[in-house]
Amino acid sequence: MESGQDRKEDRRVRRTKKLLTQALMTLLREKQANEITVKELTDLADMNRGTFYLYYRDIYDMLEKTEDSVFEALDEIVNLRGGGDMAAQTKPLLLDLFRFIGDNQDIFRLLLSPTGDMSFLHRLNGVLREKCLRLWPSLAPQREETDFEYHYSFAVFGCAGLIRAWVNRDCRESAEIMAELADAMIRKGTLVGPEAQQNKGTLALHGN
Amino acid sequence: MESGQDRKEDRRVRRTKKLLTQALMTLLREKQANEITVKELTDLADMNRGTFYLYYRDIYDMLEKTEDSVFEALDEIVNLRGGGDMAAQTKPLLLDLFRFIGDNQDIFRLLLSPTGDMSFLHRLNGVLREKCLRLWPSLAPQREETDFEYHYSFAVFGCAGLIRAWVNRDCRESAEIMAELADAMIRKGTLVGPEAQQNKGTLALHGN
DNA sequence: GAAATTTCCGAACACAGTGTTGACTTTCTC
DNA sequence: GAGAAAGTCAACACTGTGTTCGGAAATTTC
Repeated sequence: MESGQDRKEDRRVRRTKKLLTQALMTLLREKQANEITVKELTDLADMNRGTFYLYYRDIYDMLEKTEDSVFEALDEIVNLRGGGDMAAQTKPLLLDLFRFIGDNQDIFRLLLSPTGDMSFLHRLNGVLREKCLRLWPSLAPQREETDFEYHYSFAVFGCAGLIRAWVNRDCRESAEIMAELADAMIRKGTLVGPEAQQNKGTLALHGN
Repeated sequence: MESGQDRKEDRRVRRTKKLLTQALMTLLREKQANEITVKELTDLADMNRGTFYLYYRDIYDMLEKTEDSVFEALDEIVNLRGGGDMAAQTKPLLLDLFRFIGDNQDIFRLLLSPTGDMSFLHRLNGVLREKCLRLWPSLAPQREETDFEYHYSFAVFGCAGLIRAWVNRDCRESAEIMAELADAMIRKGTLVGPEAQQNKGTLALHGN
């Protein structure tokens, strides 16, 4: 988060952007993005309407730029961990991710809500894609490529669903538990508990 | 699909709604819903602008009503199969679902695209939720309720991701294969192949 | 197939929000 | 403190909205 690039922005600019962002978040809790007008946004932020256009083209442009800052931070987290073998990398990465999400749960709750943004999901997909491409083949090298696409899509969207459920419960569980849970479901399926779980039950089922 | 309820709608009404729907689908391929105006929609459908307001409040209302027809059909599919034991129900249900999605891939491709509709995902979630509530506890009865919420969210969103990947590849694989794949990933995790898969690989990994 | 009904059209309306401008005042940086 | 940058205020033309007519055209009903 934070306005990633220029820390030496004019104080007024920082103030203006901050007020606008706060106002946007407030409005997004009440209504969808398409119902929000520049006028009511600047009214709420108590500033001149023209000031908005100094930094954003329209409401959607602003929303996108706000998402940008999320992805800058996400990129850092994902690409930070370079060393270690692949299998050992997955869980720490998941832990970092869930910690970050917990710290920014407001934004994630908004963007994953029914009035949220589908392109956000797709950007999330994109960020994790490259990482998974490096991580997974070593775990299941026999996999064909198109097959990989499906498994990967299932896992990433599944994590998005998990994150959504988590922030909708105000992140009551710890990031550690969630990382464990995600890891377990990716590896052993959604019918398996977070840990200390013998593979009973599942064995009796797959009837082919 | 089809205008589910009244088959005895005036022919002109059917024609108008159909033209509007076609125009909407065309425009959604080019741009997001928020960029579409009633004016350009009716221009494209070559009809009077006022006619639009006879049936829809605005673009979003129209999109919602279009989704309604999808969910009517989905509801039928999901609630049709009542008999049989739970474990045996899952796979036939998945097969029905994937067949239906394949037959209506255009709509699914649009609604799951980056410019798609997050509320669509949430409605999908809602439809499958009740079903899973009945299906899963018998498979893993030891599960706590909040735990169930997480597993369920992961699975449904995962399936959405799978569907998205499938329709983006123009449904090249058969519905049967996809149903198998979904079933396998729900039960055995995303690292496992569609079938005839021994549980190798995964065993060496979960290091706790 | 004529009459009654319903739908659609074309045009007009007031209205709200957009995006941009220019002169000004305030605030910040160096 | 001087100069630069940012924000204010009022005004502008413009686009699209949502609703309203009377009349034309299509459809259903008898």
